[in-house]
Amino acid sequence: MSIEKIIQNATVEALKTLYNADIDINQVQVQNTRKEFEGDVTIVVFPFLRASKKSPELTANDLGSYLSEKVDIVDSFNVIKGFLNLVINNTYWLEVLRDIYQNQDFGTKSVTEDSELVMVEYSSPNTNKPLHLGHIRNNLLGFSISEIAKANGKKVVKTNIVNDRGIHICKSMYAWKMWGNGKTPENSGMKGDHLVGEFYVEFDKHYKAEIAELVAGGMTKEEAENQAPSIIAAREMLRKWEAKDEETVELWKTMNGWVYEGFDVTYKNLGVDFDKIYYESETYLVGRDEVIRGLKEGIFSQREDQSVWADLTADGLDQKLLLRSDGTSVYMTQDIGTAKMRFNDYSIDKMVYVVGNEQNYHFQVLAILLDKLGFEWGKDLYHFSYGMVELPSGKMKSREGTVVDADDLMDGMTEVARNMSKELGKLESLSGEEAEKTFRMIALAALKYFILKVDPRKNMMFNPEESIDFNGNTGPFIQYTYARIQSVLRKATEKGLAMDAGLPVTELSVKEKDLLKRLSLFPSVVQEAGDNYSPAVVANYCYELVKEFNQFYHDHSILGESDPGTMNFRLILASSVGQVVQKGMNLLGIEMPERM
RNA sequence: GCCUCGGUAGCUCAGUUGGAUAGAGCAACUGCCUUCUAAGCAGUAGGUCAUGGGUUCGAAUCCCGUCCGGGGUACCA
Repeated sequence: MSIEKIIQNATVEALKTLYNADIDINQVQVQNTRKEFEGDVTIVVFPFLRASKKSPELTANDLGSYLSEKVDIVDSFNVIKGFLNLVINNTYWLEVLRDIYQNQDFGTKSVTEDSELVMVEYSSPNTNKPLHLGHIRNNLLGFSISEIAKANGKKVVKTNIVNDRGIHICKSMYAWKMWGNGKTPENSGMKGDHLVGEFYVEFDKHYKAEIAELVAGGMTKEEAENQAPSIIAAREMLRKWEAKDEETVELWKTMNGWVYEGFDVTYKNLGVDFDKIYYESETYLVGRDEVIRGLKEGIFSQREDQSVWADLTADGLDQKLLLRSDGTSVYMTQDIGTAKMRFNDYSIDKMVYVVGNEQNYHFQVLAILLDKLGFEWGKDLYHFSYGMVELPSGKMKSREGTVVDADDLMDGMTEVARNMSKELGKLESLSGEEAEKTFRMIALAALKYFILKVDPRKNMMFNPEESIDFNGNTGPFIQYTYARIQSVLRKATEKGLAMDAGLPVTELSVKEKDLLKRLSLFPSVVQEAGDNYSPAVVANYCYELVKEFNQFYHDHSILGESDPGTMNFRLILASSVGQVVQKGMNLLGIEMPERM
């Protein structure tokens, strides 16, 4: 039982005995005592004044006396204004440490047969351009909330829905056909996704020029946008693709193949993976069938031009298009089909979509549509809506080349990590290969931590010049602390020191106790992160934990300690911090180096 | 217009179901390596929590108004 629960229960009992009052357990606010006061946990007594009919001070004294007498982990208490500070005895804290040290699963729940199955959709790229910083946030969040869900005892299926069809792909295809001169990843040495993305930009360049020319010739902008030769050709390609024209399908397969090879490299470097991948080229027809079924059943309606619509005015929303007048499907149609296939494939208890907040409306509508179509899970879908990544120059736009490319960013940060390591004279004992692996690990930690430490719901600013930091509240700082701990533990092993989990009760210094208290919070952090879908909670906890450790490390010698019992305690404390930090950072997809 | 999310130190961000004197990092300045890794530790300085009201023992947090900003409101995704 957590300390909070112990104190809450005892307080409810105390109020009953002292004042014959029935107080709900949730009324008992137990918080960590602020550093400037003596004590470990604090009870706010204001909510009990009605029951006690006494001043805050007297009420707190009554309660404090009762608790220190009846609850064996409570040693003493003090009262400041309406706050009752309780001092918890060392026996309890050492018991906690013993548990952390010995229990490999400390803080996490294991998955069982009847665990809830959560499917997490994330990444969801288009196959016409490489991944950029915005996708990185998506991928990191998706991966991390999946890991956090697992730590909370859920079965997790990570899934990716690849948008591999549509007009945007045809634009790249058409541009390659026209101006590609047979360029391939092999003959150009270019990464496949970057190559295809180049032609997407190329298309836009020609398209814009054509529009300008047509407008100069007297056309309105709208007319020009619809009649430019490039766009007409791209549309024709899409039509051919849907008609399964052999040559078009062949080109589509080839170019998508290049993109997938490129994506695989990026995903691997980023350290994310998927259990099941869906392709929109396979799901959109399922969606179309569902919409047609809905039309037959009178859930949707058809207009004179043959387009199909859902009327959501009763739900306070608008009319929503589901099939175009030419019978082709839209984004919403595909998502209906994808959802249906997923629920056929798995017995999903919870469906989570990791998609940017620009699509809040889309998912609100999707939930209602799935519900109307009779899928009982529809309205329970969870849209994990995260904020945009902004640059100092504003929004990122692929077509205009104002994006921070994912591969470039990772490479660039690795370069910075390498230079900094060399400057500091670190890792000189490692082989080139091992050192290179560590540079990459550090760079990725910097990037991932920077992104995951902020509240996912909020927009965030990324300044390529300034955001690459390795000191202070950063991933590398946490890694550094971990490496320090491992270094101490290695030296302890070399000296033949065995760690004894017996832990006889000793005096604890302020720093030792603060660190131990922080460690004990890990399980509630994991749970809170799971409940709120927030990797940021874990990130901030890890930072506070290692910050606390560094203070302890600075003030106390571990291996230089003369008292064997104290040294043993400190070794176990350090080792436990290492374990918890590693576990926490792994929930963020961040690896810990043994040396750095 | 309507819907929606946000505004905390010069910058980037924390701040639990309302609790004590609002916290970190970066940037600036100052100390600490003969000692387990100085990618560290300690200190100085930096705030009208956008703004005006309200609710109460208590508001950055809850409610209403105003200002500013993001996103959405497509036969784009």
